[in-house]
Amino acid sequence: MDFEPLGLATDLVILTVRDGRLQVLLIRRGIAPYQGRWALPGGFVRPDEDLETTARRELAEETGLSSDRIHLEQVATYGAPDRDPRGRVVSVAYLALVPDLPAPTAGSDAASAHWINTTDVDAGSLAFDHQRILADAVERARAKLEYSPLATAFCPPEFTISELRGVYEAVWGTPLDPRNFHRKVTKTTNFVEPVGSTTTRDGGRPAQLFHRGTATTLHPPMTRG
Amino acid sequence: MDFEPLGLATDLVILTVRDGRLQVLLIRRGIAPYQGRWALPGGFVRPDEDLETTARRELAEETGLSSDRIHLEQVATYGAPDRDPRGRVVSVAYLALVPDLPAPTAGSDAASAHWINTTDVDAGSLAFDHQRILADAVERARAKLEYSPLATAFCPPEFTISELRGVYEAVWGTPLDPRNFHRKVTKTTNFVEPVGSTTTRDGGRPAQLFHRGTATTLHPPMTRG
DNA sequence: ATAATAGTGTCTATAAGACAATATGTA
DNA sequence: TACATATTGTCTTATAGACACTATTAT
Repeated sequence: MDFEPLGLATDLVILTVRDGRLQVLLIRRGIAPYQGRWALPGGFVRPDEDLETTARRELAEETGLSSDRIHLEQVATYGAPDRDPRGRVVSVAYLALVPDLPAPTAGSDAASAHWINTTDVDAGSLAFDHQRILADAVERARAKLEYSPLATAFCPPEFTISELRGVYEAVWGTPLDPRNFHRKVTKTTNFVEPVGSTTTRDGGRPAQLFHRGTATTLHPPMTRG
Repeated sequence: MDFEPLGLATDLVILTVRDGRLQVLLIRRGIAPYQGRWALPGGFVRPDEDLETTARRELAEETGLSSDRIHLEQVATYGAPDRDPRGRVVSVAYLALVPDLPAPTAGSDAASAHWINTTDVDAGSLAFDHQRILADAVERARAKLEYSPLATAFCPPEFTISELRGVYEAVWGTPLDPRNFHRKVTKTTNFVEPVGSTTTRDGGRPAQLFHRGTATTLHPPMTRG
């Protein structure tokens, strides 16, 4: 079969929660097109490479995170004929959720990589159609926090209920009642499991440490304020 | 830029509810590979054609439905290197929800097209990775019925609450209490609007006719039995 | 009248959201 | 001690689900 000339790429929306804010990893483009503009990390799919393999490779290159325990999911595919001035390039967007990294952007390409508050990304400031991709991915993350235990993907392996609440507040951009949140999380079956130890790293009374439970969907779901 | 040889296609999961069952439109393949096997309708994206444009074109070819009011949404993209024996073909899957058609498969290619109960599609009976695509699309439809008014996409422009309930029961594969369902639908804001007239086409006491309301998400959501 | 479906009312258990009160650490 | 955060409890309101009951047509 002969095919039309076409490029296939993946773009990554890598989200984390730092300083109580939802942040995204962006790259300052060094070359045209859109030179000097912020863009999502991404690259072309190699021959014989699966789409998710490409995404994981790029995630490792940008963040140094090569673990397959990092949450990565496909969001959507963008293929408007004129979305890339270099030619027809179709991009499969992936969403990655990573914990607050002790060594941020430890990867190779990382000289130009920065964590940016998602609320600070102005309309029209990103290259290509990346503004739209970012918006779709953030909305996906917001929705999944309701009915999946995905918020734990932003946390270290052991976390307190307060820290988990901080994730929800950052992603949803809304304050939550600490007391109702605590009761709800601990009553939702298999959302979190107590580790048995406590920490005072958040100040105040020592808080129990939890790790992620076995649930894949939350019953009942968490509700957005 | 030069690109690796690569094909870009869209595949369609066209769902309807007929005879109280969730059915999918499948094509009997006339040529290799997978000659004689059932497959999802689909085809290659033309140069300068947007992905959704391709999907709508194929939807019209297979069903005769060219209206842009037909619900069509992207599900996911499948790109395993060996998913097509003819070479590297990446497929963007779309989900279409259509009402029970008075003239089924009125399109051109339609000689080999048939509505099949989704529950009758046996493991391994579909070409390529279409079994997986179908499963993903059906799960998407099931999930969206909970928090969106999408069930109305399976109904004619004017429908009764019973008919709407039949959609939920067919897609979810579970019976629902007619009385609680009625109250819930009519109390959910802007889910449905009464037309003002009634029909006896379902037998028994005349039922009010409704059309779809303005809501895009349901508050509160419908709950799966 | 009888059958069939439409639609309303009522009751109970569960969950959401507001917020008081208590617990246990650090400065 | 004062302060900060954790955790439990209580109350009100809303919703889910079960199910009795009434309403309106066709035959």
